[in-house]
Amino acid sequence: MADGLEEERDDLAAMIVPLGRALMAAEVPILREHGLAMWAYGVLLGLSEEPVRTQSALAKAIGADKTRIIGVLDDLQERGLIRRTPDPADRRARLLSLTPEGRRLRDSAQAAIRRSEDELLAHLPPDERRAFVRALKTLSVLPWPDPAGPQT
Amino acid sequence: MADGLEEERDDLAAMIVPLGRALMAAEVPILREHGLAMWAYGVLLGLSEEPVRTQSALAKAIGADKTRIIGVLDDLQERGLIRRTPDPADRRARLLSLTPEGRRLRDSAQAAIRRSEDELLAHLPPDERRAFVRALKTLSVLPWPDPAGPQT
DNA sequence: TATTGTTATACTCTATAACTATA
DNA sequence: TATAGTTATAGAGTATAACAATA
Repeated sequence: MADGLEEERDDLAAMIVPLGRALMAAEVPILREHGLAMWAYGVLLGLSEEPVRTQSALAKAIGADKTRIIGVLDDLQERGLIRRTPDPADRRARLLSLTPEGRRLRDSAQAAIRRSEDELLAHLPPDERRAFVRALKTLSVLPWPDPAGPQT
Repeated sequence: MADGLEEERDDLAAMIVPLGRALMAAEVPILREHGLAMWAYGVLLGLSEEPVRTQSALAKAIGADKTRIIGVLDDLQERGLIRRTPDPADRRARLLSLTPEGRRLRDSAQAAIRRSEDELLAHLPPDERRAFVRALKTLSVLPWPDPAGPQT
């Protein structure tokens, strides 16, 4: 990459994937303390952004199959953390939204996770830490080719 | 983290895990051109470091179950990419090593993957790119708590 | 008794197919 | 005809159990 001598390193994926797994594994016990499983947390995060979404839109947004999250939604609704409102404009669809309790739980869980992440990031010098997070933000929003191929 | 105002961002895991998935997905077609599946490539990488390893040591090193890689090893051996030498010091164990062809294939596949990764990293300004890779190296080597809990 | 390599089995997760009701 | 939500089924991937050989 015309970058002069580059230090030797493992493949990017070989470093990032295990790191991601470890990060997820570290979230599990934190989420469990909040009574949340990973997908449930993902749903709460996915519902943070307005406007409200339908179930399939949410599924696509959080990278899940639409059938995958149904049980999760059932449970969250039963616990009063989300609402499923019939869409007056399309009687097939159900609009999802967080209840105040859902919002509180999401905030509380996310705060705990952030604290745990900060411990991890503390291993990096401050400027490197900022660059790392900035780079992550940039790379995570890149348009990746759809694994399933362009929609027919 | 005594860091002044920090910009808003998604959870680390929420950025890193999809990035890792995308990186892996990008590797698949490259590896297939080399006649390799993901685990096969992982095995070749895991055998890069001397001294030679036993099957269970390799499995642990690359984060696989020892039963998981047996079929992979069978195939790689049949194709002349690795050797399974009986350990003279322990007749239960089989020492693994790359053949010259295995080494060549690994190098060729890895070079192609690096080129693809460089395209990705080109989205980052040079100094940020260097900091990102350096941070990744640091974080990926941290001692994470064993998901299975400390060995009994 | 523990460990290496192996096979067969069970389990977990996810995607696919099929259905109803709407559009 | 196509889509939203749902259920039931099938598939992929992985781990667990059990075994023979050796330590």
